[in-house]
Amino acid sequence: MGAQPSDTAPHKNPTLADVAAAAGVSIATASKALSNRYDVAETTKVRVLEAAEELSFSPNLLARGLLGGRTQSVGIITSDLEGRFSLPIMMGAEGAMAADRSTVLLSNSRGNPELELQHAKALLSRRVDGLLLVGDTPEPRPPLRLQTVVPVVYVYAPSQDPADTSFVCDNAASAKLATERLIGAGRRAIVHLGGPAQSLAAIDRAEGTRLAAAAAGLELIGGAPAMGDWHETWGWSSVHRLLDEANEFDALVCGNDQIARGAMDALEARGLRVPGDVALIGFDNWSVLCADVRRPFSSVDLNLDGLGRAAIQTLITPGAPVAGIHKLSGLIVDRGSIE
Amino acid sequence: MGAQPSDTAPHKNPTLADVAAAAGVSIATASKALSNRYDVAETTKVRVLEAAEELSFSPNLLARGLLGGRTQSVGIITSDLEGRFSLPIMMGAEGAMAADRSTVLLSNSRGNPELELQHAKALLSRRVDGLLLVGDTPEPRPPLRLQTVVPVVYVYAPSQDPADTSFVCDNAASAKLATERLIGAGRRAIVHLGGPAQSLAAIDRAEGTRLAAAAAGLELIGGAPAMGDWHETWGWSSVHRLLDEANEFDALVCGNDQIARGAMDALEARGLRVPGDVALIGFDNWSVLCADVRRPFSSVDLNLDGLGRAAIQTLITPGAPVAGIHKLSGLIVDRGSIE
DNA sequence: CTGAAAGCGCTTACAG
DNA sequence: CTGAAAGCGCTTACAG
Repeated sequence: MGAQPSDTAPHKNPTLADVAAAAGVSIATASKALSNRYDVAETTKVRVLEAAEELSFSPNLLARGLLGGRTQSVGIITSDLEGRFSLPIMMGAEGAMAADRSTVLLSNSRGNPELELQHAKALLSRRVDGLLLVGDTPEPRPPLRLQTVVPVVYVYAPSQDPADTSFVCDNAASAKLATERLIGAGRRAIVHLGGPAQSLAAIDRAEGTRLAAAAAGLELIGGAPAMGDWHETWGWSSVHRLLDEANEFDALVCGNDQIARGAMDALEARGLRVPGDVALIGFDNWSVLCADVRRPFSSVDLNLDGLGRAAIQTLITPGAPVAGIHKLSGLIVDRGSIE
Repeated sequence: MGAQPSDTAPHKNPTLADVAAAAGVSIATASKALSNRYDVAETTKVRVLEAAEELSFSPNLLARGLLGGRTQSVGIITSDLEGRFSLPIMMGAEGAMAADRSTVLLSNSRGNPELELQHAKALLSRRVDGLLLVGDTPEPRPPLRLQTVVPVVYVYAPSQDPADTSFVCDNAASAKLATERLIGAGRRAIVHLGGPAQSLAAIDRAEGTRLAAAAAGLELIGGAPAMGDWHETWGWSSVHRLLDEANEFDALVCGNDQIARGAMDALEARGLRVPGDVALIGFDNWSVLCADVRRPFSSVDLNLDGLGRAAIQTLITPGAPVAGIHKLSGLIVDRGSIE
């Protein structure tokens, strides 16, 4: 009795003081033994470690964070309800963080700038070391209207302010890559079935296709990319139209996998073989459409996971992030629909 | 000079002391004015509020959390890489949290129990008020091997320990609902195209279908649910087989939307109309398969968002959560493929 | 190698 | 209505 370790109250986390008492050392020494960054006698260190283990000691990171240093956490605000694009980005980011023993604080702004601002403030109140703003379209967005002492990085949707740091997909370069691949496989009569003419992603992908064709001295069938919408039906009806109008074509670059899927179905319905008669490539590499299906097809993977990782790297690396828009190119996942 | 508000260092968050100094009051009074929970003179309150606004004061929640109360945050550990099921659950959870001015700390265990444990400890070190463990299959899982002072709730994959609290989808009840709907629409010759015979989700969905049919005095075509896998090809080939073997059927209950999609395609290929000749319903309500397509079809929505909300409610409600497995039923989203 | 003390930024009894 | 003081759980110079 007397100098005994105090009985910890039933539902309370043990503190460093409890560990120190159990090990018969001062709090300072216990702290040093645990941190492994100061000279502590080996036997003392062992005693402290055992005591900590015994008590299931879990250091209070709030206290540590309060000491002024970094909290080893970043806040991610996603604007995407569907998660179609943001999920892989988030997972990449989380993976990069976890490898660093850091944590992600997640919020969903639901595309609402007011809510985004509110969440940003809340995350900053928790003293995150940085903020990742994940958009759901490639259109540049207004910057966060908030002074922050920690860095902010925009992902997928870049900030309109060139002084900010943004990471985005290079849709044009990726489409070029896909088209070059088709041309490399001997295709000459290429059609681009694009998304909506107002969508920047659709425009960039169409332009990338056109540029790659032009570089090979080719003009797209129809004279220009055919812009429509993002749905299967557009791919389906476009192929029927092309065939009905007796267009000759041997390759289809589709603006996304849904269009590609519609096109695949139409080609099958008309008795054409892929890639025998027509080569085809989609965009987004969404497995439910291009991999996990009756007739898999090749697709451009935008490497969203890598985008998230890259953004986090930049965010948690000490020093101000490099300003400007960083574009990351995708890569082709081949499933035999090209050649 | 002298009693002037100190010039805040360039890259540092203002503290309550800064606000108090700017407003010419003590820290205690500034705190009370901001918290709005104590008697403070109206004019004083206004001065403090203005000072806080002026300095863009953002209270340090780490400090507040350190005072021993709750941190207004929960940790979510998801085991699902794909996010197919966990994303809607997470979004539901996040929504329920945000409405409460709380924050989500997110980790991904990638289905690895060791990593899960590690992440749980890390989150607990950040003193979250509770832990949500989101699985990716309905199979019961071993409980987290960790003593926690805060509540733990399992979602989607229940804990094997009945003393734990779990929230899961009621696959059987949902399949019953779907089948009853078909029967209500006058269908009598029902086929169930199920997932893998080893999958609990597939088994429950099949059993729910069988029970609903039996309750109406019907036996499933083929005598029992047909179990296969989760892919389109299985739906596609099953329908061809049924027709080749001259089975008579007027309704298809599919174990998921991919099977349903394959079945839809086969029915079309064989010249049958939906729902004219055959009614069809899928499972999961995955819009890329059942809504956003050439021929939309009805599907069971498992209300994963609601599952996430319910779990969070339980988690953040003071008092120990009710032990046991709470089952939530889905609902039918009709797109005209039933009648 | 060890420990007493100050301090991170707040909140909350407790006096006045 | 206001403020001085203690304290939440840690870390880090600073003495010894």
